[in-house]
Amino acid sequence: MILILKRNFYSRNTLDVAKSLLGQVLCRRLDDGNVIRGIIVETEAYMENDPACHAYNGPTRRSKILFEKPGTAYIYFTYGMYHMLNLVTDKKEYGAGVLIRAIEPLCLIPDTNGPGKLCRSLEITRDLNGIDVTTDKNAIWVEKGEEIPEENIVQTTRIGIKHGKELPWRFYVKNNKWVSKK
DNA sequence: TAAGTGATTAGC
DNA sequence: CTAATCACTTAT
Repeated sequence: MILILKRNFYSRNTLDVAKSLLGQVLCRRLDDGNVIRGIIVETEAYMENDPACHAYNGPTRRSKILFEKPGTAYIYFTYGMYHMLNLVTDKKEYGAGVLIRAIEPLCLIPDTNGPGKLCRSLEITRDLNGIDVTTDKNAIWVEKGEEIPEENIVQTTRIGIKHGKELPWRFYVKNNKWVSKK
């Protein structure tokens, strides 16, 4: 019995969502119809009162998606080369989301141990920005996976940001080889 | 440790 | 309009 995570999963505090996304299964239906899956093993939380968050200074043309209803995909392009996949959390009109940083592939897909590589492998681009991830009718959704035991979850500081370095809002699965390298 | 790459944003 | 920045990756 496959269960798709519904909106109530995302309609919670962003830190809770970031933590409980570990172990869940990210699914992507490619244009050719094939579905690829991977277990989420690394996440980071970003919220409105956080200087590292795109929503920090209120909605802009790019960040307005973060203020959408929870369970929406926020995908942006950065460094001229890479896309980043986030899932919008909390509540509508509050700008927050979770960055999916790494997955453990459940099929033959390479290079998913980093947010940019993950989007490249899963062919995730800005075309998918703003889609609803609570239904498998769309190109991205998340299925219920196996729960990660509390003792296998590591909480630490986020990677690659200038502000908010001290905030321990990154979560990953201990000893998982697909977690990104610092 | 530095370069590559181009959209986005704040500030004129 | 322009310049600075950037939730990254790869190769030195």
